[in-house]
Amino acid sequence: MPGATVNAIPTRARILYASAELFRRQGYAATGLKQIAAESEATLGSVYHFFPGGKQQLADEVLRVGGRFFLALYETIAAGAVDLVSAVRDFFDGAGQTLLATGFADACPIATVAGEIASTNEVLRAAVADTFESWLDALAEDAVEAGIEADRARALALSVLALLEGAFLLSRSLRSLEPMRSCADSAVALVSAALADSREASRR
Amino acid sequence: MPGATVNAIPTRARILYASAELFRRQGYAATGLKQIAAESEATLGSVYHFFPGGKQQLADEVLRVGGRFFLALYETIAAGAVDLVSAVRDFFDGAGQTLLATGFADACPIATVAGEIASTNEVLRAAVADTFESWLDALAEDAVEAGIEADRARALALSVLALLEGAFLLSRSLRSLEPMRSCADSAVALVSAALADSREASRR
DNA sequence: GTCTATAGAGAGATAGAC
DNA sequence: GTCTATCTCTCTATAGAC
Repeated sequence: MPGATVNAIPTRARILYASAELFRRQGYAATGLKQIAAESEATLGSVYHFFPGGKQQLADEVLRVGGRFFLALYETIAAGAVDLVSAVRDFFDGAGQTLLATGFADACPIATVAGEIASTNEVLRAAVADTFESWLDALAEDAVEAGIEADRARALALSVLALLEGAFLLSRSLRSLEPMRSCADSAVALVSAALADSREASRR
Repeated sequence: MPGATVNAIPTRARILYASAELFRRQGYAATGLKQIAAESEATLGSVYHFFPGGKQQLADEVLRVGGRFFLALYETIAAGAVDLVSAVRDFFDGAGQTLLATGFADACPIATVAGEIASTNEVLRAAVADTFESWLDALAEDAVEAGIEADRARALALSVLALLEGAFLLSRSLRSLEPMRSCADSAVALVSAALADSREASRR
């Protein structure tokens, strides 16, 4: 392929990446398609070429792709951890490091948009709900594998994810890692308590 | 005062109230001043008459006033509860009831805006941070009065508030009270554990 | 696939009559 | 204090040349 620029990032991917960054930082309504085009070094025409459904289609895809990426990040960290407690601890630690490295800008890939559109855009709310459920399934599955009963595992997953989302919002708002650190401790405590209960139950 | 309409709600208050409702449901960027004027049955001129600083000044005031109202709600509930565990339980229950009664629209009065502007509007971020801190102070103060040591009380307050904020986001997104219920249980568990630890420490 | 130009609607903000 | 008219800007979306 003479003259071809090898490994150049395709336009569609650049648009998705830039959109993901802008949506998570500024939200859906505050981010314009022109800003996305500029940030991704594409033209408005290209944005509509790849996403004929306009802003909503673009956001739908950003939420789902970003959600899968975040899930993969959790699974990678969990695979490298010795147990569920370490996995949760490591994930919260990584979230805190990312917050610090980005000036408290990059937190959850979907939370900012989720809050905005939950009551006003059913298409995007469904994308958010599907994504949250996929995370909850992964967390609960790991909890079940660690010996926690299924209902308890689901409740635990909900609380751990809520702690993470709440910590993201508080740490971004207060510009401090203190909320993330306290919530990491609490998430670890909840997981530990659930594990202790399951061990006690199996002893009977 | 012949002919005076007694107890008519003043225009300024109507604007604040309508803004609070729209901002918390749709966010800052998605809510227009014309929509606020229409919803509050005022004119655009009146909005700028009372809030010459425009949209940002209006939002700043909405965040602070809404935050004080939410704090007062907590304090009322806490005053009527027999202990800290009941206070937390009752507050989460009330939050769930409001979510259900409003079709999962009315959650935290500041969270939606907080997520949007944390990285882009320093004035509003400061209003959000001040408000969160006032809630954390109230919660931690009650924890200290219940016998929990100050540092632990602060960490507990951060986790309980994060659980509440995370539960709001998840319940709105999934359109289910399940996250709110699980997070209520976890918040109660965290408070109970802190109280048990403080009793054990004072016994030594 | 990429790019420019532009339509049409709506935004925030202002001026000035009443 | 209230209201209308309007300025200017930006938004989403589309059309069509290349």
